[in-house]
Amino acid sequence: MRDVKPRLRQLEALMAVIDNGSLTNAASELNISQPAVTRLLTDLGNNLGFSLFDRRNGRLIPSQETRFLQPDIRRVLELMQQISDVSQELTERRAGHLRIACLPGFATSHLPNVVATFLEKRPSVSMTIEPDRPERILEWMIGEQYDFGITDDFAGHPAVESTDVQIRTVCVFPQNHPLETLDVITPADMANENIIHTKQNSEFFIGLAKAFQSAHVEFHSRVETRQFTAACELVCKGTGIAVVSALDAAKYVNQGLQFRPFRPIMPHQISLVRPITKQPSMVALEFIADFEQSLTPFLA
Amino acid sequence: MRDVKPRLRQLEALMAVIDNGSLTNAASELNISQPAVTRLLTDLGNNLGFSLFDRRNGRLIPSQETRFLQPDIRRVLELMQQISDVSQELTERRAGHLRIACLPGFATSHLPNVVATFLEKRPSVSMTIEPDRPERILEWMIGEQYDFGITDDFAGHPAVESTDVQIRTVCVFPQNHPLETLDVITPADMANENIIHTKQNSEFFIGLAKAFQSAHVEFHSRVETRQFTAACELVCKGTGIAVVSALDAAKYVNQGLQFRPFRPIMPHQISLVRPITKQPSMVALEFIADFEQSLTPFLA
DNA sequence: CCTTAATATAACATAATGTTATAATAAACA
DNA sequence: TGTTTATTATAACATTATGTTATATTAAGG
Repeated sequence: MRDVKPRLRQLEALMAVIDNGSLTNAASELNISQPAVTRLLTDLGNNLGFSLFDRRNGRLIPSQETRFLQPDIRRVLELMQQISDVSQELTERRAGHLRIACLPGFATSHLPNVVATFLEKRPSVSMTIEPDRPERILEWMIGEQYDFGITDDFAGHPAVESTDVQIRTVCVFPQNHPLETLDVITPADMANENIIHTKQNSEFFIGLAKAFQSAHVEFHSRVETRQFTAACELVCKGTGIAVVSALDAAKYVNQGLQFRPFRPIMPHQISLVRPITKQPSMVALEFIADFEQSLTPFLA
Repeated sequence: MRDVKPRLRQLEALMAVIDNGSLTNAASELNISQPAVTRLLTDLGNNLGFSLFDRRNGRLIPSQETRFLQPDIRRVLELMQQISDVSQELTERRAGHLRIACLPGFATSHLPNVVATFLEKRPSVSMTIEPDRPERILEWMIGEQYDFGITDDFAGHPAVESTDVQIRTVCVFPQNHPLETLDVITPADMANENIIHTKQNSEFFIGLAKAFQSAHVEFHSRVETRQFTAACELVCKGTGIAVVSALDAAKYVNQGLQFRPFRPIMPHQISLVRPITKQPSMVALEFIADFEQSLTPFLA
């Protein structure tokens, strides 16, 4: 076939002669015989249509045309090496891009620590993190727009693969609160408190309300909010007390918030989701495994 | 040989599949058979160590690893095409870089017009123009640091190839000067004028002085300067009159300077020089030819 | 169930790259 | 000035990469 474009091996040979000063040295550098280098360069010169070298004292000196092309040729060879290097990194899950959708609370609580740790040892990995409502997260999974999702109240979907995780919850209250004296908090202990809680149609709230009802304790609703992190903020400000997931509570301990185990055990179920029809990248699989592992200390 | 780097043809095949949506279409695009594309990609996948494609409905969808590499691969293919294109331009003398050394006067008189015209039709050609003294220009030629030199008072050198050009000279004087009434100016006409002239050890000055001596006319030296352009500036300012090369005079006509032919004919010899030991680029040869041609209207 | 589309495999052909042997050219050295 | 060394070029052959035709396999569409 007649193709006017030079071949990579030819450019490698050319650069080797430029860098090493002679055909003989270039051959040594490339681990091929000297006539092979001569052949490659003869073919290349004929292909390009100009003399690659001048002849000086029986040796080859790069022509000015060759020097003019040199930066581009070097760039090509560097890019090829980079493709090779990045491929190796991809195989070793040290390169790639992940797109993660999560509940807003996760973007500012547990997830950043896991991401930072993961990226620390993987300079060639990058991520997009998009917080949004569970409805939107589901849309993105179905539309294959994200590699991984962290959501709750997920009832399942044929196009979405999910892993449910039961996160331990705790009762949170402001520092120097009388509840500090208790080792475990029950609905009875919360009888005279203002309660900050999640949306009343959420699975978690329904369970919590039942726990109070079973204990014959009045539930004093003060603030309804979607995110555990918002609840924690309000608790810090003395608006009331709340039952939230342990990994949200952990973030606020140094901000004037205290917590104790809550009884009955009320796990908050989150779902780790992935589009069934989208083949995950190797690095995505590794991150998802790491993320699941990171939840271990918070399991119910 | 075991080489982990991918081959160019393989990357071309990969990009063709990404761009065209199927192996079958890629084969058509590359003008090869479909099994050839399959072979290239199978080899590439084995080489890189990860799956290039996912399989969806019996068709191939680029994997996320492939998508991650895509910008680099595209860049390599673009660069290869660019090398091919630039090579073509080099062959057609439409690309390259020239380094020109010239007498200071040339950098602001005749040369810029020639350069501008030359570059107008050659967007991929670039130049370095360095004005300096004849001694330095000679050094640069001997040291092969410049492709081309425009100098004078060049007595020859074994390492320097030169072409001598006799440039017509003219007598220049300010506008509204009595000499305006003459068609030709002789030393006799300049008897009562202040003369601005070149260095007294220059060939040109020696010749001019002899012309005055032969005519038995006193030479009123007022200013000695190296450059014809500086002489022209002084003439414009009424400091005196001068005999200078026609191509310098031409530049000052619109600045209040007038000129007339001088007799006896006193050509100013310039030398177009080039390092003998440095092979000129194709574009350099073309420029030198153009430059010589551009002097035709100014030949003695 | 048949047809069409797309991909994979096998066997063979061609082109590109590589080897060994040796010739040609030029510089260095005695 | 002749010999030795260094460097490049050429020839003949070998290996690898790429390409072909023929055909099998898989999946979707009608």
